[in-house]
Amino acid sequence: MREILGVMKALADENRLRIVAALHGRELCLCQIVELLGLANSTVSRHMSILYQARIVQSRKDGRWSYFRLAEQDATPAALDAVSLVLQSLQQDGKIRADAQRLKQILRVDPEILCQRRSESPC
Amino acid sequence: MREILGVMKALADENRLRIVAALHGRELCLCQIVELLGLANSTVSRHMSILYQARIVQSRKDGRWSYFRLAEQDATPAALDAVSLVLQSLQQDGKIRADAQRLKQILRVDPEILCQRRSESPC
DNA sequence: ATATCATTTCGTCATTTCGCGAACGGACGA
DNA sequence: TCGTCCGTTCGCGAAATGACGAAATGATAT
Repeated sequence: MREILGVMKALADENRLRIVAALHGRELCLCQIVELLGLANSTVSRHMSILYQARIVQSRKDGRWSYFRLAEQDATPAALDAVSLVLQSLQQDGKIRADAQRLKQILRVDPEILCQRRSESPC
Repeated sequence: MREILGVMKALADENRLRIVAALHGRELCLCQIVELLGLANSTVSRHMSILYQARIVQSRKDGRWSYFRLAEQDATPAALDAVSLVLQSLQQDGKIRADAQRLKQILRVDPEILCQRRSESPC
């Protein structure tokens, strides 16, 4: 019960669904997700923690950066099924499509520069 | 987005998961669910409304009684998949097993008597 | 060693959600 | 018609959730 409930709660938030969709087939660092969603980095960090505790994402640290990706071998079956269901449902969603476009732009920028730019010019 | 988000939110509550599990392969009236969960009928009615709006359950009125069952032809694919995922995950859950046992007792009682008993003796 | 940078944690606030009882509405039966 | 009954809706208080900024943490570079 606790397991499936945690998974469902983790996926019962619009911003976390956007994060899951953005991580589909990709690995992103926190500042990239922050840039995509336009939320405070503390907020995004909290979202990632919730997704992590539900075994939906894995994290990896490289120096100062934390990279996140969808869990695969480490995920529970419930989490895997829920994620693929979500991904399928969001395939044609407008907001998710817009995120994908915007993500292309973000990925063109070196993360190093991306993070610094954030503190300089709060677009 | 709205659709899948509604489904996930509807299933991100322990009592609603218990309701979904109880409705597996069965049709129940509100007072039976009230008896099973031990919550106020207004609260259960609210839960059913949330599940209904997410297209997870269907409802049917027969006289004074409202009967609920898991949606099938009327459900969206996302809702169907989510429900089967939840049912599978809860198959071996202790609390759900206990509910199933208790439900057997409840189903032995005529609903007519069950509802009346509620107002007489608040166990 | 110190400064800087990306991330996490903490404290706080606004909003949402969940629970209940009371009031309301529709349906049955006397 | 009137009372009773099941269910829904409304209004409220308590608890959970999501957002932010500030402070703390951990790692890198000067």
